[in-house]
Amino acid sequence: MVTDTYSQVRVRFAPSPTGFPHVGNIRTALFNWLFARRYGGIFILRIEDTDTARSVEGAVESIQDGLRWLGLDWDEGPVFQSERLQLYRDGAEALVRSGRAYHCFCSPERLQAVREEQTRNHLPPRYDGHCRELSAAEVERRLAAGETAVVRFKTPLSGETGVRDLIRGEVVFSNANLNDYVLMKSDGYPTYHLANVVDDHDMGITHVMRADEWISSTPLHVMLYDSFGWEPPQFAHLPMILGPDKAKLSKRHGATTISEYRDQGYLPEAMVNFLALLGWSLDDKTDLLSREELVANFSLERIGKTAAVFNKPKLDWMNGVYIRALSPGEFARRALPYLERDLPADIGRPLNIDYVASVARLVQERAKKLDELADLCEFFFRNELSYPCEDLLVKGMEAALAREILNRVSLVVPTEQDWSAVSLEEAVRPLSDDMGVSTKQLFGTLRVAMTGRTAAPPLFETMEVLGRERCMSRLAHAVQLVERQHPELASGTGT
RNA sequence: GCCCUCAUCGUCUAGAGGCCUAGGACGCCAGCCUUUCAAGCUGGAGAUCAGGGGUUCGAAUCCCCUUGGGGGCACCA
Repeated sequence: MVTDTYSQVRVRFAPSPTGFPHVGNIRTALFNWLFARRYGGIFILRIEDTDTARSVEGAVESIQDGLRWLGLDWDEGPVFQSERLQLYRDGAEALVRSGRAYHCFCSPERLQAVREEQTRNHLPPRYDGHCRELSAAEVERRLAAGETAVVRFKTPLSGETGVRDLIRGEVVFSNANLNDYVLMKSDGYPTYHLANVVDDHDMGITHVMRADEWISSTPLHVMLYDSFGWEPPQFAHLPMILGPDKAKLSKRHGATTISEYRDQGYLPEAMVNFLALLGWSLDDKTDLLSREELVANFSLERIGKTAAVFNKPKLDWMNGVYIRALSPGEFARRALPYLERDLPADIGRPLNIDYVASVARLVQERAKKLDELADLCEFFFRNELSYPCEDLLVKGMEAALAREILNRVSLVVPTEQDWSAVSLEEAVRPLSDDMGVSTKQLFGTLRVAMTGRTAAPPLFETMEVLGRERCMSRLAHAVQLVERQHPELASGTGT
């Protein structure tokens, strides 16, 4: 049984609170979560807040909100690295003691100058090893004198470091191309590399699943595990998610922050399904998978290697599929907050949930996103409709005919007690033959009078929901509109 | 500039030597349904598998080169 090979699975999602999570981050979280759930493992949330300068207010909350929204529950955490500083300091110290790391006193200015020189000479920008061989005595003296220092990893000058990646296979880096990376910053905080490795080991992480952009720093991590004498976890570098221009996802691609998708009315289950398919696939024909099916089938073997462009039209389609699959009651429940938010302010609040439910039924299969709802059904909530008179004149009909249609309809329409879509249709449809008018024209004119638009939900069901009183007043209003626009009708030719 | 990496329809992808005259999905186009819009159904266009060399009886699938894309090269993660 597969479960046995992975019985100890412990994975983590480790974002840094330097901004709000975007779909790329969340996709990484999702894969980790799916992997944990698939093999009965533990999913941990760890906040990598070691950059005091770049940390953003509210970021931690928005990360948690995003995960909760999508139902990606974590078993441990959030663990904050800022609360574990001693652990990293001890680690750095141990490395210095064992000669795998050293103190560096170079000023930012000097480093800058070195880098510029290297760039000028078309050399890769790297630390030049200025402090690499300082004597222990000198280091001690300068430290005692209060000089600020960082701790750098003493990367071997020769040899190679191999990274075994579950998705990429073996990736080899030659040490000469690697840098003497900073492990501890002068402010006493660890860099990502140190904190990440120390924590992954300390927390017993078995699989590191992260975006592909990290692979080039993985040899350092491998060397760190080795220097500490620790067994490294398994690595799986996930293909990146790109914007439509095939560049790394960023703000300029528009909506990328996960909360924006919620605000626009994407369903979490659709989002999960869609994101899962960015870099992973089940087979050659399945693209609709429930959360349970995803969990049951997820596997590292079926993660691809190629970066994926975030393809919004497909997300929209998929969201529509999920919207239509909702029970009417559930749809109404989910639609309500969006209508409360998006309907014009002059429409009274709170909205009546029963009325919303009857309206929602009619627009459910017409929306791809919940934020389209207000526009789709605003006319259900208004008293006064406003639309151009010409819209009543379907297919170039005479104003007189439009007026006649409107008047005749108001005469045949059923009573309050009998007000239903079925009886409405029974009463109105015969008018088509009686008047020698096509149903297209008859219903078209009526539709505009009832909804103020040329495209709307089914006419009679709409009228049923609107109710007799509202329909009668809309008919009257439409007649008025025609007569006002066409004074020539005034001479009493009305029916 | 240096290092790593990827490469199948516009996009997401299936494909792990013969099942491929390359399959599915989105999008697009057409038709059907129909009182409009959707939804649904049916059909269609769309990839000489980046290009070039090999290996093999046989390659989208293996190897090499080229080209193109992406990522990385901070006291940021």
